[in-house]
Amino acid sequence: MGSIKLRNGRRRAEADAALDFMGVLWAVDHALRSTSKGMNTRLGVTGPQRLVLRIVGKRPGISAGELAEALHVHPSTLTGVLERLARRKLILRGADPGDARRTVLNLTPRGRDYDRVRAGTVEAAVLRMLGSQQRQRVAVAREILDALVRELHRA
Amino acid sequence: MGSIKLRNGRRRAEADAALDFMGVLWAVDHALRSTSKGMNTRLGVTGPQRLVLRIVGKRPGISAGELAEALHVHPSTLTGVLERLARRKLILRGADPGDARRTVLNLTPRGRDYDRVRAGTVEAAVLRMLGSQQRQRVAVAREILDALVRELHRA
DNA sequence: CCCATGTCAGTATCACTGAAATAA
DNA sequence: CTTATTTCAGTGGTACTGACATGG
Repeated sequence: MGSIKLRNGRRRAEADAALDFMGVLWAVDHALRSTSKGMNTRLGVTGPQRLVLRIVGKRPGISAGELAEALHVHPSTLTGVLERLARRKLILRGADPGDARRTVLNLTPRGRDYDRVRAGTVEAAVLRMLGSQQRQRVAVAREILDALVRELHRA
Repeated sequence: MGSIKLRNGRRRAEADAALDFMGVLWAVDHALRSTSKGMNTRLGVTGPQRLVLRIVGKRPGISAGELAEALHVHPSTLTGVLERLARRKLILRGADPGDARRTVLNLTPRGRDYDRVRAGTVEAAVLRMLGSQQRQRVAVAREILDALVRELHRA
């Protein structure tokens, strides 16, 4: 009896810890989304869009498929994102000379303006957070999040 | 000159660390969304919807506004979520006897079926992650994420 | 009359599935 | 002909702003 009670109590404590952690996760999710929306209003690009500009800035000529893989999204998802960026003349979509199926991506001069840290972006907030926290602690958080992603993918 | 070079090198290292951490954040975001989508297909509720069921299960009779606050979302966002849950007969929306402006929420018997851990949910993945990590490390991750949310809200 | 609560209308991004077009 | 790459069409969930109805 006592051991059953203990086990049940422990299980409930674990469940509470899980719900608690989920609350933090959704808080991060919402804060990211909210910041992204504000970025779109103030800067003209969302968080994911800006991350695309950052990656294309680091790897000019990257193909759409490679970019989709780097972002962990389906290629068809990227199509819409790229369309919005192209409409705002921030990226150029060209054909790969060696393989005409591929689309290669490059920043326009206007797009390069976004390829640096700017106030009000997710990146600016992350930089402030990094500046206020010990490196070792950030590394731990990173490992925990990596473990979570692995478990989410397993299911 | 030397110091300028050093400062620039350091700044770039910090920028790389920020982009690196952002990659993890978006990976978590995508994994959450992807799991949520899969839950909707297999279980009939999304991640946020199930979290609503969990919270209403813990606090029967909670008002829509209180719930919106707990979830960090705008009341108008919750309207749609609640509408989908009510359409599937998982929650009941009633009028508060003491204040007819308020909507009070309760689970239906079917809704209660979702108010426990189920395979394939975000919660199940979080539980597995928690089981494989030391408590202290999880606490550190939680603090780092809290700090990030604060910085995101500041901007 | 003024404030609070919640819903509604409209808009936008993201993300997928499945099919199609084009090229290797 | 088969495979790879990307786009297109359609669908659905989330989330906001701003307006509105209703009640305190």
